[in-house]
Amino acid sequence: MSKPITINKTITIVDVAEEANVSKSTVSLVLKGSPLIKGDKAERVKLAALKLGYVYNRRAGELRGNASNAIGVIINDLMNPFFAEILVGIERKLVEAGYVVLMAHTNEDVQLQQRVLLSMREQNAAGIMLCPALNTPRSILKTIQDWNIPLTVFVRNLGTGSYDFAGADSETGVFLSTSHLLNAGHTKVGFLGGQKGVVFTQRLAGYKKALEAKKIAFDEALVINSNPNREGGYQTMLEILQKDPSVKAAVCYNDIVAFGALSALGEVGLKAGKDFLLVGFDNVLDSAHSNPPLSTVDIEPRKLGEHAAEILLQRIKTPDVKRLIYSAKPTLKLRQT
Amino acid sequence: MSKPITINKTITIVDVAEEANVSKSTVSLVLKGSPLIKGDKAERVKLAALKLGYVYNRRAGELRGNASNAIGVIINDLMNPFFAEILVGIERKLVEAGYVVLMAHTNEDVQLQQRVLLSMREQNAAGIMLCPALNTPRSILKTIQDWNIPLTVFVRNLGTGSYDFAGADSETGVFLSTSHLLNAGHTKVGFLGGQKGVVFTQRLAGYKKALEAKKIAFDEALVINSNPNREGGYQTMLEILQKDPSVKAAVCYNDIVAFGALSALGEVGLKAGKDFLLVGFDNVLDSAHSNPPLSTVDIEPRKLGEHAAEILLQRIKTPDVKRLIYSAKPTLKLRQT
DNA sequence: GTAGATTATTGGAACGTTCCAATAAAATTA
DNA sequence: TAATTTTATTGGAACGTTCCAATAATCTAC
Repeated sequence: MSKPITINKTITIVDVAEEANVSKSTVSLVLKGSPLIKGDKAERVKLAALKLGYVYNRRAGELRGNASNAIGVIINDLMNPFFAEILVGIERKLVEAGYVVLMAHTNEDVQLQQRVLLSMREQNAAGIMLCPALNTPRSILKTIQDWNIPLTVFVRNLGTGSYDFAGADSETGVFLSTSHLLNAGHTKVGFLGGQKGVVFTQRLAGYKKALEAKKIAFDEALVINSNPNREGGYQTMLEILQKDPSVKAAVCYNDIVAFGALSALGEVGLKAGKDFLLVGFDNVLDSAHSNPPLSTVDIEPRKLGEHAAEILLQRIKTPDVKRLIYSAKPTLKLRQT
Repeated sequence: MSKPITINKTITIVDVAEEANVSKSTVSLVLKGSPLIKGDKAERVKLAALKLGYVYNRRAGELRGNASNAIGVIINDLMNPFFAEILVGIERKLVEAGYVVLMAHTNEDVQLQQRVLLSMREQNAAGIMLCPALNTPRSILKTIQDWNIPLTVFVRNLGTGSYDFAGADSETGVFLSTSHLLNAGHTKVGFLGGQKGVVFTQRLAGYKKALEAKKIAFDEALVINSNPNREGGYQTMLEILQKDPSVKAAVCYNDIVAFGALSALGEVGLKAGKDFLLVGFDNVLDSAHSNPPLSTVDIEPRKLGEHAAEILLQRIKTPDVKRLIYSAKPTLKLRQT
């Protein structure tokens, strides 16, 4: 009549040892898959563990000296599908390799970034993947390295340093897209969206380079800054249209900006691809299904994430290997805009 | 001339104790902010800790008996901005409360989900937030509860059970959107995208209910299944247009499907909002800036995530509180489609 | 059949914290 | 001042693992 009393004792390696009539050391060995303990006994131990419902206590193992299997991933803007795609790529590779992802979202807040970094250190992270928030001081990288935690920076390069990095050749990418528009006969090409930051600088450089190659003077008025999101794209397009109606082509800071620009075009009754040429950047999944499908510069975001993760894994495995870099080679993906 | 030799000894609580001339117990107390140790001595300890660069070893603390501060969050499809937005909401609340997020992406893979769940148990997660992958067996919930890990399920309700849940009243939501189209005079309203699943069932129910209220017979041919993404929306719109050109309005399974449908409309030269009425679901951030801006059912995804996180926190704090539920109240957000 | 080499198994210390019980110090009372 | 209560401080055990050194068992070779 009385309820079964469940003494909720966590069962440990020594309980298993008892059950299997071996020492705890033996159990540890077997559970780690050591070849030292062979067939017969090993089987017995595994069975006992199963029977008792043993679950490995990672904290204890780590305390004794084992490395952690958690990797910190710090991202700024998940609302941007570009980063979401990268995160998915990173996550996939990491769990595939037996790690677990400590994810943090900083929203470009340097303070917050600092806090989560500290917290990841406390968690004893086996590595950190960081996409630095805007205005992150370079010194942060040194700090992390002093902590002795393997680090991979992605997307946003933080000046020259000796840290591993995965990103894209933004300059060439925008050079490609701008040249494409120039070749189509446009002499006034806008540069829409984005703001100060390493990546912005690189993309603008590509834009200027393309202009230069065609001996067209750079016109400050054609580049319009904004937040790198839809709203920004929408506003900048409206602005350039009003500023100079003879502009009939533009490159965008990224696909999301381009989507916003597309909306603005639709609203004022212009047909993208016919009345106005537009090229994005990133080749986010959605860009194939926007309205109309967006021409863009493809840097394969998902693959970028996977490569970034691989770099970190490599670094963890062989800490002394020389600097690791992945730079996505941009290609032009022409669709309907 | 010789490099300074850095004996990389991790400095512990006892090192700090030594430096401050107190016992390790005292240090522990001070560092935890206990009121037991007052002004003078406490200050000395803090200083010593700072000077030596002490960093808390969470594993050790947890091993001794403290609760973990990691919470597992399991998501299926980060490529869907709806879930990305929810994740951001969850993450924010959780780190605000001093937790750290163990994120896993399952891609609707039940096997994988099982694996990450196990892994989170090993990590000794203080709680789990789960959006169950399609076809997740109900038994999984029981299992997690047997593990004694607080659990909050979100978005996808898994039948009746006694677990905490945060989601939206999908039925009412679609009832609202369908009724809106019906009231506008359309008698043939499509239901585009989505597939079998709890949420789908609920939304379809809302659709049928609205039909019924207007005494319009349900027509199987008007509901077209697809993956709940842009591609699916694109295809289903094309299909319904071709199947019955007299259909001039549709509700979509969600915003992403609606975006795809929008592209299809654009492609065949129909103007959404004029030639064809379309209503989405979720009110994803982007829906305000699609081309044209999408009318949709607003369930405030970000807030949903925050509420879900709050439920889990509540449950952790007071494990015996009765079942906690958050159900977002849907409202119609009319824009241009 | 025994010494020596090889292989399999195990006890115990250690990781860095927290918490309890015990002690030391200070404050209060008689 | 001694006895008592209250407050501050501390040593030591414990958490569950791993790894080393040590022991036990088995095998080889003579």
